[in-house]
Amino acid sequence: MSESGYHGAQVARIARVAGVADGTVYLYFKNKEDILVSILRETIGEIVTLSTLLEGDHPEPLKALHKLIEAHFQTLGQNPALASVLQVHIRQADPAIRAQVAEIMRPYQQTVARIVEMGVVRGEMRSKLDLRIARRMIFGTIDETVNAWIFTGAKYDLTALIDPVFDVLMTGLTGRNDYDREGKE
Amino acid sequence: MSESGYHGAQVARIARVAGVADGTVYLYFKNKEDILVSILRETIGEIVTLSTLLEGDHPEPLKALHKLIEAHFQTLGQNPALASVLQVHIRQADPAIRAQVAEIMRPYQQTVARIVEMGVVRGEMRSKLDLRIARRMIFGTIDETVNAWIFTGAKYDLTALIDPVFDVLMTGLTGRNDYDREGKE
Amino acid sequence: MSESGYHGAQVARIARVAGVADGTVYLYFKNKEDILVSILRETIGEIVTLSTLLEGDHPEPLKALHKLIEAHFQTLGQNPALASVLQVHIRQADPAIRAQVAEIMRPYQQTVARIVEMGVVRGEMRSKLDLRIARRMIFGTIDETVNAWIFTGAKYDLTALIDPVFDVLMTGLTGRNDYDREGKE
Amino acid sequence: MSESGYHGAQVARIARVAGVADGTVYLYFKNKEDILVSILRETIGEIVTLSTLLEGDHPEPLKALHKLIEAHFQTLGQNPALASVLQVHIRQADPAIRAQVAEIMRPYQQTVARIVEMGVVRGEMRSKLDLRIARRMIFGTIDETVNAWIFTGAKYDLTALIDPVFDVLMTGLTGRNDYDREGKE
DNA sequence: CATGAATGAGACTTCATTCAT
DNA sequence: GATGAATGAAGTCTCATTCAT
Repeated sequence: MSESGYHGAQVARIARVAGVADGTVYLYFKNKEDILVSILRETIGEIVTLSTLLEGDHPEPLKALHKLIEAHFQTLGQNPALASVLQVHIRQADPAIRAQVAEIMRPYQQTVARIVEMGVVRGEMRSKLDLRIARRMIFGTIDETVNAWIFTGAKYDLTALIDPVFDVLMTGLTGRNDYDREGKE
Repeated sequence: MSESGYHGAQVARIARVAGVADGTVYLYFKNKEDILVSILRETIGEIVTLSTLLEGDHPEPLKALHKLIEAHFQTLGQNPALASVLQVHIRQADPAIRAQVAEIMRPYQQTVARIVEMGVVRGEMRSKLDLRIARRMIFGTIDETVNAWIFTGAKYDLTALIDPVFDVLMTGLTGRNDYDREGKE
Repeated sequence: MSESGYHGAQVARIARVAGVADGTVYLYFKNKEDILVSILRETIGEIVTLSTLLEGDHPEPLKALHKLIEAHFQTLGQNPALASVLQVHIRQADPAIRAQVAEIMRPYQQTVARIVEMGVVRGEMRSKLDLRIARRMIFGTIDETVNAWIFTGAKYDLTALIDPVFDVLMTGLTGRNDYDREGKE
Repeated sequence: MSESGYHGAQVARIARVAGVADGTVYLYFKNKEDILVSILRETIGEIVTLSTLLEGDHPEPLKALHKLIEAHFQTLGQNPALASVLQVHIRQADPAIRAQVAEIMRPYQQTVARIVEMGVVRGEMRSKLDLRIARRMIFGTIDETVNAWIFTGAKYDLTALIDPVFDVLMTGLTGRNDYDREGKE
């Protein structure tokens, strides 16, 4: 059920999109907060898992970053309704939800943090990099890219932006613009 | 009125913070959407104007970028309640608002676009830069930085992040990490 | 089924306690009202029958009153869940139920009425007794005693109150406080 | 507002009877529980206060009992809608309300307890009286009398039952049936 | 101009009831 | 006969908006 996506945050609309009656939603979720939070948790989990799978067991920071972007854009790119929920509806004022969002995002943020830390340790990223800022650049850029995609109607292929986004982030992180990713794939 | 800030998006609270009665708000604004949109417009206008003032009449792309970040963080940094409205409450599901947001953001986005275009033309930024992606990296990084600041309680000085954010963006845009901004100020 | 008691008036819980599925309940009862009304009817019937059995065929008004209290407190005292349904859930605002309750209570009220009338005729109760009021004192005192028992958690033995309640009622009805019940049992 | 009475426990009906819109109710009460509890508290307070006023400063237990019944029946007798709320709607299954009812009834129950204790101490009531049971007989009889009045449509004058109810209670409490109340008034 | 009490549409949620299996 | 997932009517409550003062 939660995969089918929603293009509205009202329970009635969620139920309608899912093709069930209003009350049916409450057989599977405790309340509205639970619905949104479940969707977020599931999607973030999927992105993190997928990025790890793609990455394999030879972790290279830049490759891992590329895989994360890939996983993120692929997961949301094939489901605009889901993306809409994550980008728009979950970011509402309800403090009860907002409090949980940070916690749910932690695996994602940890993945990002690990990438950056590893990159600095290995010397692949600039040593004077502020880790906090780096994390925010990565998530902010990815998030804003998805945002823009959603608000223009999700008309183009989001995965086409994987490489350009990776490129600009990599450059910001490494200070080099000559990373030859192609040779490694 | 709209400068006084809000830490909630309910009209009653807006009125209370502004020190007027609920009904009085409707003498100045058409409806709630109008309030939020006005705040956004005013704030964005302020940021753009301030960044232009700071920039002066000798436009240099990187300097302009720094001024934009400065203007953005200074404007929101001294008014967390206002920032909260922009980051949280304005991003609601109401499609009527969302439609206007893009238009209001245009001056800001144009400023960003001008900076990037100028930077590429002048050779200060990488020629293979995707302009669209660059714009999203800039706004996304700045926005996410403000977001994180708000959600951790706006406890630290946002303006302290001007230089680190500029640094990471500049590197991503130029491919160089040796920009000596200090020598010019 | 209806003997197994309930500590909630929701049909789902009734079904769970009875060990059947929700829908099964509707094979035996027309609707929820029917369930509650059936429980009431059965329980009242049981109390009246039991009090008659205890009383035997030599009806003496005071003894009959004692037997009624005995039957009432014994029936409910061993099944707090059932008592809870009768004292709490059946007294809901639904006028459709309320209308039936009076009718179902009639055998009980008739028993009470018969006791009082017989008592007056036989000269064992005060002649100036208002029959209506006497009936209400009897039922009201018994009912309130069960009520208090339920709302304090049904922690003590309800049947221990048979004699004290009988004592106070008998005194109110006879004007004498020297009825030596013990000698007759 | 809370004096106007209600003949239904739905907030919408309460609002309708009070002649206001649904939302208006919430300007004066926190929630539905608050409405019912407020009515109960106010009415119980009124009965207790009125009975004290009637009683004057020369407390005599039996006279005090008569005044309590008088206050109770007068208060409810002139407002059947209010009585209906107290007798029917407040006794619903909602445990949150039920928990508060006992506390709100305390002043009333304390008044009753004081009367009985004083009566026993003064020797006007039977020494072997079980105080707990006596309290329940008093409240139970009064309550059931009001109940019966409500469920038969509140068609007769409730205050006409003050003396008969007092008579039966007094007899039950004193063991005498010759109390000459008239000589004292 | 300003007020703020009142409004009422609409949101979330519960639960008695149904019906395909 | 039995099931229990699904239903959807109806209830409580919020809050943007109005208008008599």
